[in-house]
Amino acid sequence: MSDTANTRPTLAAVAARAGVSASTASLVFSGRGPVADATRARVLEAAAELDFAGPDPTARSLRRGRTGVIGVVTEDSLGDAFRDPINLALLDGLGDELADEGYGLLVLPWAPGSSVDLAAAPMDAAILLGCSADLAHSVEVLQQRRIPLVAIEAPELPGVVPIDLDNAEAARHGAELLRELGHERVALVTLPLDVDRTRGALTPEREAAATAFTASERIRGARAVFPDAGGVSAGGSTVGEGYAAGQALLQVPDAERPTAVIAQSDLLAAGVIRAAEELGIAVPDDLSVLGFDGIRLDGITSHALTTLVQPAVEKGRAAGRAVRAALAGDTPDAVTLTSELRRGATVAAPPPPGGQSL
Amino acid sequence: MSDTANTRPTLAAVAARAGVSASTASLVFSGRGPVADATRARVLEAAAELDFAGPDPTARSLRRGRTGVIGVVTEDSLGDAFRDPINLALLDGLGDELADEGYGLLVLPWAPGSSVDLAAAPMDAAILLGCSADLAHSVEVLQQRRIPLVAIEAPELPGVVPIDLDNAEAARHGAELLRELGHERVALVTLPLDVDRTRGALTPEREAAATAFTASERIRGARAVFPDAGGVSAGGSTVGEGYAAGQALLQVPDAERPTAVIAQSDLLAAGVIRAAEELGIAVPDDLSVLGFDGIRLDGITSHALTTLVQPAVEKGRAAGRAVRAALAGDTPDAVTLTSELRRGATVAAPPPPGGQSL
DNA sequence: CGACGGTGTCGAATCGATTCGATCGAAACG
DNA sequence: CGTTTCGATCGAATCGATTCGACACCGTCG
Repeated sequence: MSDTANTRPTLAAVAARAGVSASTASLVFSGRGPVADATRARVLEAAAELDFAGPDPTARSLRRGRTGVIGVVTEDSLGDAFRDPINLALLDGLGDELADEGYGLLVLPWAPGSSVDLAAAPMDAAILLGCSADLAHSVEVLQQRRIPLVAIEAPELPGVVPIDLDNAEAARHGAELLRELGHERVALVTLPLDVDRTRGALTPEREAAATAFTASERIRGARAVFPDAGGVSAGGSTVGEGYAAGQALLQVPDAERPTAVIAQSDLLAAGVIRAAEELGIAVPDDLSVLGFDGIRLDGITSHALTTLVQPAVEKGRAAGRAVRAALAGDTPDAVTLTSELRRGATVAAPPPPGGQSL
Repeated sequence: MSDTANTRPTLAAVAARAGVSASTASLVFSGRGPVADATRARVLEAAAELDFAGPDPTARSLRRGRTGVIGVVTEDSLGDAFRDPINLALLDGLGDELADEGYGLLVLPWAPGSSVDLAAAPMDAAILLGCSADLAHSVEVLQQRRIPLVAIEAPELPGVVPIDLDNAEAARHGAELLRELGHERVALVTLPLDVDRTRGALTPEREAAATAFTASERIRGARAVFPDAGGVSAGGSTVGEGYAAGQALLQVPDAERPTAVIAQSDLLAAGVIRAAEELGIAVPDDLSVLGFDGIRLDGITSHALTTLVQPAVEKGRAAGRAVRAALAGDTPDAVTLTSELRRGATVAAPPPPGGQSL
């Protein structure tokens, strides 16, 4: 065995061993051209003898101009990005449309100053996920690459296909339900306002400085109905954060306490409910809680949450389809998906003024 | 502008415009060789004028022999793989070691018959995650590629660097605690036994056919103490599955009901606890529940779970380090991490025989 | 029997960079 | 002033495939 040590065999080596030209060997592996059965067999046999795994992906990509990789750019850490059930559902949808077509998903946690180089990552297209206003930064370098860009719930940007949700409209719809029931003191529990994810009371300054698109839109929708609603921003979309927010909002004199909370995610809503229960505040009799997302809450809360159900899986599918269309040379349409109010059992009329529950 | 339509400019074009050779332009972008400041400026200016994003990743990869991409192969669907908090923690650890070094993570949901082609995905190394015995399949094709392979909690395979957890030992340790407290009727709630994830009672046949390594190891550890322990296998590591398993195990005549449940994950344990509470079975007085993982359960259960805490983030870091070492030409050592028993408040002595709780 | 169509194979060009060794001019040195 | 040295630049080879057009061969049809 004077064979080259443990280095990967090349297609050329296989071809040589099979006694054919490299072009023919290539035909065998790509299945594009007509190859005589005998020849094919000989090539495959040579490949097996050399333990050849198939053409080098990098070389193939260079020549073909396609890598088979779709980038998923997120501004969160790897773990955080997937800690949100909505993103997981989205991933499921993406998988339906992309992984099943043989595409791989390259996850790129990008933050200003991160060492991830969006210019150097091999990919055929990119999906911008959970992105904030800093998006513009990353979009610039990605656009230079002339690859299709799809953004999930992001501010409009030229050349980027938006996959949107009717965040403001849905939030307004939910808020209207509360107003119709008679609520007046309503508090918001929002998603993080920016990449810092600092938890804290909503102030005009903080809201103005917010870079998170989804949170801002949902605030906007709620304020269309309750212009003066205050609240707190959470540090993430988790039950724990909702619980903390709930405590902050509910541990106040009864007269000041909101009669309804509009949470910007179901997990936050579940946390608020838990906080309420611990404080002896009955849901929905003393406090109405409205969620957003429509995820399954098995085992997290036994309440049937009233919430705005968003088509999260479909969002992923739409993004996947948009990517595929763009890659096929078409110009994908912008998509706006709509959320639907689901009446659960956590929203009711406010308690009579001055009245005590029980 | 007779410039080429909208096609990506090449390094050669930039070089030509700057009046230098391609090699020099390359030096500018890679920063490897000495370049006069004036020249560098000229090249960068030319690049800006052409809206050049930097050297083509594919071509660079081909020449350099590195893609900057690490594959993460899982046998679950995209969403499912990340629905497990343990995997998320692992991802955090991986991110620490890899994303921070500029590597991207290419997620490849691979199942027999899937359209994802492990032979064609561009990557420098692969991490096998949550893999079963079907692993051998994927390992074969990956090994032909001569790339470093790291497997998380998988059966030993030649040429694959194992990052392991003391699953059996830890489970045994937990079981011993229960025995010391006097438990005799103990039931298991296991992770899925195979890729089918069918929920159902444990039978010798099903256990023998199990392909999931982690589940099998933890069963083995528990059986070392309670050789006859029965139980059910869950369809996933979720509260909902635990709840279902709990109902199956606890809705039986008191005399047959187990006094302790060994759950193979904290989420399963939380589900079991919820089922117990609904049935009026007090934890830990009537039923002890032992978990595994040591994840945060804020908002999922208010019990302080007694559990085996595994260093999940460290697992990811170890995997990341192993990959980096292998890529640097070293031979990474196998790693076995150890779990630690955390005494919470969900395990106690069994109720006196025949006794009724309050 | 010659033109034709189809199949199977091959050679050469190409994808877009990186890198090694050579070259050249200028500064430093004896 | 000749030589050495170093910094800057360039040419050419290379990475490993894919693809296009050319070509040879064979059977068929007119």
